Amino acid sequence: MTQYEVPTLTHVAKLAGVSENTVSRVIRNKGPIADETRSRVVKAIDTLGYVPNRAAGSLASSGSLLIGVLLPSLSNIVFPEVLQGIHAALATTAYQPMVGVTNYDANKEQDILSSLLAWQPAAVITTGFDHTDATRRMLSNSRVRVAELMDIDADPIDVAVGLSHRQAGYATGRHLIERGYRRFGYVGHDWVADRRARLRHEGLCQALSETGLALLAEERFDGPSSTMAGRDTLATLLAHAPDIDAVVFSNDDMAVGGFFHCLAAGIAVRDRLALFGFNGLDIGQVLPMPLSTVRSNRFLIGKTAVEKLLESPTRPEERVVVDTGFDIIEGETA
Amino acid sequence: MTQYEVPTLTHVAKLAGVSENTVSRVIRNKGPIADETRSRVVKAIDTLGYVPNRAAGSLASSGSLLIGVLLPSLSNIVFPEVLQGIHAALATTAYQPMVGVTNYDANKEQDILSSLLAWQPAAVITTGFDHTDATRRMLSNSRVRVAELMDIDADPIDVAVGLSHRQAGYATGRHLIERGYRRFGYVGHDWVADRRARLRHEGLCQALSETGLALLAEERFDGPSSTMAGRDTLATLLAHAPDIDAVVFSNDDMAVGGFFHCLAAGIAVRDRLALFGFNGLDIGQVLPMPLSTVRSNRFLIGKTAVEKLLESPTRPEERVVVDTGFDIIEGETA
DNA sequence: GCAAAATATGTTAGCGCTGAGATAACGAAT
DNA sequence: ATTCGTTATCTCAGCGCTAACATATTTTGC
Repeated sequence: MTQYEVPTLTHVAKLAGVSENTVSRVIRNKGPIADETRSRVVKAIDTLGYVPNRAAGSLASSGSLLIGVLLPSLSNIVFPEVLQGIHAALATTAYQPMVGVTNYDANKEQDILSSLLAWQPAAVITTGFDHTDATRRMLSNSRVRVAELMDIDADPIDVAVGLSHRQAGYATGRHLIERGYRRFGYVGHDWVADRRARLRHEGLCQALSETGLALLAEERFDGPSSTMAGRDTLATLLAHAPDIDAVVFSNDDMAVGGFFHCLAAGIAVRDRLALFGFNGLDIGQVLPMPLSTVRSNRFLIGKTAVEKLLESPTRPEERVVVDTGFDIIEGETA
Repeated sequence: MTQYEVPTLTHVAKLAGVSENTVSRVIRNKGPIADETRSRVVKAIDTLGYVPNRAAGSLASSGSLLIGVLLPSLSNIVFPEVLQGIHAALATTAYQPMVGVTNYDANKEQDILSSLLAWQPAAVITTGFDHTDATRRMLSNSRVRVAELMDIDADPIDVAVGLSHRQAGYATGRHLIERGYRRFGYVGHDWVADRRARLRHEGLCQALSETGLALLAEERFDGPSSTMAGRDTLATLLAHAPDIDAVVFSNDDMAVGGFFHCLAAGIAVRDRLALFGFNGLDIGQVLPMPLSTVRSNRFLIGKTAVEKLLESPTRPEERVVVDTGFDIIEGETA
């Protein structure tokens, strides 16, 4: 081996004076190996600084230790948190995640998926149920395990892990009604791309209508959710409907923005206007008044998905739905 | 091909009536191909739903279209933002990122790096200069390109992209001095793991001492930075040193927490106590008073790193340092 | 009209590893 | 002594693809 050649199994085998296959078995802890042989091989590996070539391994064994992960975005803190859960669950395994970002675009998801599948991953983790037909077909045809995250309000391809956003919206409505609020407004963001926000909205409306109530005003920002959008959109909403007593936001980012608007405009939060979010982000809980919201266990969703997927290398007969639930965080803003 | 067999180059070649190599050349757009042949091959690919096996490709060509990315954490929004920049720059290429999270642990970084190198990535992007000797050796021995992000206050292995944190700290000090503040406090987080926060602190102290000033009080939270930590730690600082007129925080998360403390405690921000952060996060800019801080272009850092790395497949003779700079954001809190 | 160049395609030998089966060495059971 | 089972190791084909080279086939220049 010259100085600049990368060592391979062959080099290790030669140095240890055994066959390549024996080295391979030592590395993978497979089959019986005499202690003496093992230590000789391990020493050779160390000496050469050998790192196995996984491309070769994956080719030979037709299967890799990769998990494909498709996330809609990284700018919404929610998804990095899911990713953290995924990483945490993978940390004790030999699997590696391979992350793609779709920007909420089903066609881009399809493209990235096909690049991911080219690596023969053991499983694919994706978000929600909005896939193109081609995506669905690719996932069905390849025999990889598939987890669809965040949402459980539809039938999964294989495993779904998340919470019922409709129920979360409903619970929000009930909570506010029980607290005595009656004149409701809604501040949202562009939900063409965000099915889950729409589901929460539906659940909310259902809770209201069951009590003979309805949203008196509604304002949706035409773009992704952000604190700034929440601040400005609440201002617009109040300009149109100054007499509402509670505002439900599409999520915490928007709600925190709403809180800042109230602060700047001198509106007494809760007493004059209740604010309610969704997600239970840290930032909402450190406001001078902790935000009333719904906790969606993002880390748990990521972690659970990995655990479910690794339970079995093949798809079970029955589709699996794991409800990671949600909790109302009472806070002080509603 | 039976129904459940995954199609390979061979299947495509047979169906199109050409050699495997021709199919391969069509896929990779390499070498001359007659239009008629190309369309026949493309049609066969579509018909079969063929997806190339990258493990095989990477093995045969000894080089993959992968970029290894090592980030210290995902809970600090800063790193997802860097990752966004990386993704953005990769979006127009055939490269895929493969992300590992080190939890600010150099040994974990070393482990993950060796798993990453097993995939023969074209390049590795990592954070900062704190690596183990073994990590450094692996990176030097493998001929992959290496980018070290965020920081440019040391000598890189190959490329460094980031900003001078010492200068940023210095600029912070100068700015506050020019604004007339004289009685300085500092609120930080655990910087054993955060070399860059320490460098900013050094720069700040230097600016102060050049003007015959010094930090009158300093309080460091023993843990990672967070809004809550910032709020509580500022409270502690002020209990010890009630007479300071400006506080520099280790970053925006901490500073936003500090702002909330002032809000709750009725302290007049800026007039009674100036607040200054670092990073220029969105959350700081939507506070009722926009946070005075330093913008660190995270997205640009990620994007630039990828661009630099893809300029050439081999390491240039000269180490490259790219300064993505920083700007003072004046804000209203200092 | 013919050599040289340009274009289009085929042939072949691996890349580094793993799986299946073969082989060897040795003790225990018949 | 022979058979059997166990343990430890080896041999070898081949995963799906690409690089290098070989082989047509066409075009171009003179």
